[in-house]
Parts: sequence; structure tokens; C-alpha cells
Amino acid sequence: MKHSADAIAMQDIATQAGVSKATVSRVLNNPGRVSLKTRDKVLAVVAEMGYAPNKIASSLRQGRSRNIAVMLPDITNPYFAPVVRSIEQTAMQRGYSVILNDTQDNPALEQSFADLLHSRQVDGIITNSARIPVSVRGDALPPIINASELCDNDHVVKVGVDNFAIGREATEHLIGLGHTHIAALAGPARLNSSERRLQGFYQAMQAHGLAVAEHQIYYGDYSTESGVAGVKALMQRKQRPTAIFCFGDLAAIGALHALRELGYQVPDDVSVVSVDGIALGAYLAPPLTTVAQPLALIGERCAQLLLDIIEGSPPQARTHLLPHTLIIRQSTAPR
Amino acid sequence: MKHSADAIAMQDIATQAGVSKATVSRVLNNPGRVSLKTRDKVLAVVAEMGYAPNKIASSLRQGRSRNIAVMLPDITNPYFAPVVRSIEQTAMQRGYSVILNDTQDNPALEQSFADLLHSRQVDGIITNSARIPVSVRGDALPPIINASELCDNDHVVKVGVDNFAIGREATEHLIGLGHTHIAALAGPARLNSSERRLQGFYQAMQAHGLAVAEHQIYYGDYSTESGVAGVKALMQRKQRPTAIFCFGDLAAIGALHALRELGYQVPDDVSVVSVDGIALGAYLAPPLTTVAQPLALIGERCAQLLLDIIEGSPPQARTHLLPHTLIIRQSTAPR
DNA sequence: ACCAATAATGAAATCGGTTTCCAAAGTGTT
DNA sequence: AACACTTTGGAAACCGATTTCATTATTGGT
Repeated sequence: MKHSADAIAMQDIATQAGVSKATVSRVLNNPGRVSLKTRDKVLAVVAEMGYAPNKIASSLRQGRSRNIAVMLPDITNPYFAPVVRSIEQTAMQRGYSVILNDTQDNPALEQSFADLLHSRQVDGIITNSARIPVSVRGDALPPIINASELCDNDHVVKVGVDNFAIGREATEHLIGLGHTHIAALAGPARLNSSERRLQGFYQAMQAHGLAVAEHQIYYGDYSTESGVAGVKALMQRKQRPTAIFCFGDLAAIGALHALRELGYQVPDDVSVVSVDGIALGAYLAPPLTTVAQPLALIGERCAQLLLDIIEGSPPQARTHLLPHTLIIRQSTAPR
Repeated sequence: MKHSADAIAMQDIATQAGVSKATVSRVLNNPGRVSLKTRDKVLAVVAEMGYAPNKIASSLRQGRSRNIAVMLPDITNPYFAPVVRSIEQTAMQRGYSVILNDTQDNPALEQSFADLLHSRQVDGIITNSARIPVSVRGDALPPIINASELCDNDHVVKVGVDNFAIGREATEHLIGLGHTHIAALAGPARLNSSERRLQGFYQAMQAHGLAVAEHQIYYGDYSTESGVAGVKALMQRKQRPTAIFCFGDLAAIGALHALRELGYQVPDDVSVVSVDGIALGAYLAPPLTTVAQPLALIGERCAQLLLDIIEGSPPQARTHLLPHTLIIRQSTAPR
């Protein structure tokens, strides 16, 4: 007697329907090549027995897993949630699943995750870190999309925003409001995103004849805690700023909190502008003025590009910059 | 001439090392059963050629994918980020990868994701929804952990918190502060978590001789927006509450925002207590008093239990309730 | 009604590992 | 030196699909 605990396989369907495995496979993947009569017969048996093809076997034969990996430094940052959701939606629509990896910004973890690619567990990777963890063999780069935090490898396809313009526009918003003492609560100096925003900041300041001294810059790490620490540092330096440009919404949340604790009113005493456009920004006290990134669009674009590469139609363009928007709410006010 | 574009396979290693595939496989998975000499030889070749076994092939033969799926209704809710991170960490430590699925609370998506299990793409599922999407065949339930939002299937292993106690303790905190007009900004009535918290709320109120009228309850959906809407509704009913018990931090953020807009001071005019303990709570204005759930612990426990089940050691206990903590910050004050 | 062209199907090879089964080699005991 | 027992390693089966190749059935044209 047969042990019914075993999952049913394609052969069982074939036997039951009186056809061969090959035909069952064709019915499922290439219905056009099978006569209507046998097709109906097979489909009936499939439905009746509740059969679903073993995707692992299919992957092995076809040489691709139909999985992609998403690497990010910290899933706890609200910035990533909409991006990931959008990646996952797009991937699912195109028949792929998403494997998630929070690397905690740890190079070792990033490397171990790249092994997923090497071991054929995923067909491609979307990484939100500037450390591209795969060695380039010759000129054949494996399918990788570099998002958010862009690396300087010219061969890698990148999706992101124009951080220089963002830095400039945020700063100009403050300058337009009459501020002249503006501090920057930056991200890690080694990160491209922070560096570019800082350059935009400098450029805007200089364009308006405003000097920038080193003590106006605080280098944090985009975290809420660093926002708190940054404000505490910046506000006790001589020449207190009347406006602070935070390089991320999470840091801005910390900044708002610290300013409140120190007894400053936002925006009356100090204006705060930031970058990212996380949903919560609208509900802060005061609602946050921020340069919003098109998070869902970034995720979708990443997924589309990656799947295009995987499926053999690499994009013409290397770098894809998506539009940002300054959202003016109540954390900034005229000086 | 051989096309070097093909990935190297185990046979290549075997040939190069002068042994058989079987031996290479043993070296990699069962080193004890191979002599030191050949082991070293094989490992040297593996390292030299940069070989990594094809995990798909391995999965096929072994009948398990070493992937697990995490289903959640909305990855955008900060509640889930620490849970997911913790699941992923634990899974990785035990050699599994995590496939993520944001179902947007859509039953169809939840079902299609359950197909991952059926098609052997994952070995188990952690679902944060009360809709268990797999039909129970006989008494052999597939590996599923039900977290956060608990279903009423007695056979499913569940990980969560004691929502009744949470509801009671949050309410008692308010009562202890002298409040008597307390409103509840609940979640969807159909959700077990909301229902239990509401029961706890009623129980605490009754225990202190406080009547609860229907107009003191607002049924939202745990979202920020519903927090806003809830406050607007509750505050214009006769007998305005002096305290609001929000059933989730996200809703509380909306509530805080709406109260501010309506001109109420928190906690002077209205106290707000909520549930979840997301990291941001500490940085709100005012910092949020909340009953914190052990998010990382929940994630870890889910993963451990699921992997235990998958690997053949199902837990004795069906339901795993983890400890919550009332964190008193500044959104609640004596009446 | 016959032949060529086309459609429909099946048998078997294949993807790349793991595992079973067996043979060969080594070890130890008396 | 003979025998039992343990290590070590290889050949081949196997996991469950897809795909190639060959064969058989249909169809259409004249």
C-alpha cells in the first residue's frame, strides 16, 4: 500500500490522467501546445487532486530560482518599509519572491548574503548599501541593483535620488525663509548620500554668500539617537543656528525631541527641515517639512530593473534618479 | 573548448580533486566520514575554484527548501520591523532564509502566499494574520506559527501577548491616575487582539465601578489615520473623555496629532496610553506611555518554534504568551 | 484517396546535488 | 595468519520537474 503522506508529484497526475509527465508539464506551462481535450482532462485531475508543481524541482531544471534578495542596513528605519513593500509587490506580480536580509550594516553579513547569489538561491540582489559584495568577474556583473546608498562602481545599475539637488533645495528653502545661521545634521561622512547632500548644502550657502564653518556641521548616523545628540551638540556651540537641516527623517524626529527638551520652540526658535518623507512625518509635533523621496517608486523601479536584467533585457541607462518633492509643513518658518 | 560561463558543479571539484561527487558531498556536509587527507585535498580545490554548492539541487534532494515565509498585513507598521528583523536573524543563525510577504490584509494574497508552502518553496510560515490560509488535512497541520493576531484554531502554535491583561493594565494605569471618563480607541472589532484588549478594558472599568457606554468606544483599524478620526469622533461626543486608551502606537500617534490640532494639551487635558512599544514612542510629543510588547522576543520565539517544528521537535505548549511591560512616559498624568 | 506538412504526445536525458548500497582498505584480536 | 569489524570511498539511484528528440495522429491540398 502506498504511503499517502508523500506529496503528489507530476507523475501521479500523469498516471491518473492517462498521459505522460511531459504532457502535464506542457498543460501547466505551455497550454497552447496541448489539445483542448487532454488539456481539460489534465486540468481536471490537477484540480481534483489539489496538485501544485514542486517549485524547487522546476527551479533546478530551469537554472533559476525566481527569488530575489533585498539587502538593507536596518529594516527598522521607516524609510525602507515602503521601498520593500513596493519591491515585493512588483516582484510578486512578475512571479518572483523576495528574500529579506537585514545586514545591520555589517560587512560580514552582507558578504554572507551575497553567497545566496553564488549558491543560486536567488537570481539577483537589490542592495541598499554602498558595499557591493560580489566580486566582478571580467565584465559580467551578476544581476545587482544598487539603491538608496549608491556605490561608485560604474558598472552597477543604480536607483536613487539626486542627493545634491536635495541638499541644495532643502537649504534654499531655509535661506528663502530668511535664515542665515543654518546647521547641518548630516549622516556618516563615508556615505555617498550624506556627502552629496552636504555638497548641496554648501553650494546653496555659498550661492547666497553665506559662509559655513566646520562647527555648523554635525556628523551623525541617520538614527533618532544621533538626531538627539546632534542637536545637543549644535545648540551649545557659539552662534546657535536658527535652522537645522537634518539629513534624514529619523534624525529629525530625534532633533525635534531634543529641541523640545532643551526648551526651544519649533519652528519659532528653530526651523527644522529634513529628507525622506516617511509617512509619520505628517503627524509629528510640529508636522515635519521634508524633502520626500518617492519611496514606492524607488522600490518598484529597483524590482523592474532587476527582473529585466535577470530576464535578459538590461536597461540602457546605468543610473536612475527619481524625482523628489519638498513638502512644506510646519517645522519651518520665516526667521 | 568548454564554455567557462557555466557555473562549476560538484563534479568539477570531484574530478579536479581526483575523487567522486559523493566524497565531495561528504566533505562538505559530513566531514567526519572522510579521511583527513582527502578532506584537505577536496577543501583546497573547493577554495581554489571558489565553489559553492547549488542550494536548489540540495533542496530538491533533501525535500526541504530551508526557506520560511513571513506573512504580515502591513510592513509599514513599525510594530513589525523589529519582529521581522528578529525572525530573520534567528532563521539565518539556523541556516534558513526568510521570504517576506506583505499581504495588505488581503485574503487573496494570503492564500496565494500559502501556495508557497504547497509548492514546497518554503518549509513553514509565520503568519501575523488570524486567517490561517492552509486547509487542515486530517490532524497533520503544516508548519505554521500564528503570531500577533491569533486565530482560534486550537491546533495552531501561537506566539503573542496576553491582550486581556494588557487591556486591563493600561486601563488600570489610567484609573490609578484618577481618570473616570476613559475612552477606548480600539482596533477592528473582528480582530482578536482588539477584542481581548477591549475585554480587559471593560473588566478594569467594572472592577472599579465605572460604567462604560457605547459612545466611549471607537473602532478604528490601528492606523494613524484611524487614530485621528477616532479622536475627532470621541472628543465631540457628550461627556468628553479625560483619558484615551489607544489600542496601538500608530493610532496613538494619530490621536496625539488630532488632540493637538483640536487644541487639547496632552497630558494636561487628556491622557493617552497605548500598546505596542515601538521605538519612536519615546520621541513623540509628549513621549508616549505605552504597554510595550517584547517585539524582538516575539520574532525570535516565532522563528525558533517554527524551525523546531520543521526539524521534527514540535513544542509541548500550543500557546506562547510573552511578557509585556507598561512603560510610563509623559502622555499620561493624574486627573 | 494520397502525400506533405503540422500538431500532439511520449520516452528519456537533464539540472546538481544527497544518499544508499556495496566493495575495498585498514585495524585489531587471538 | 585468519577473522571480525570499522573506515573510507565510489557507482548509481534519486529528488521532481522541464526540454529535447523522435514518433504517431491530424489536417489540408489536390
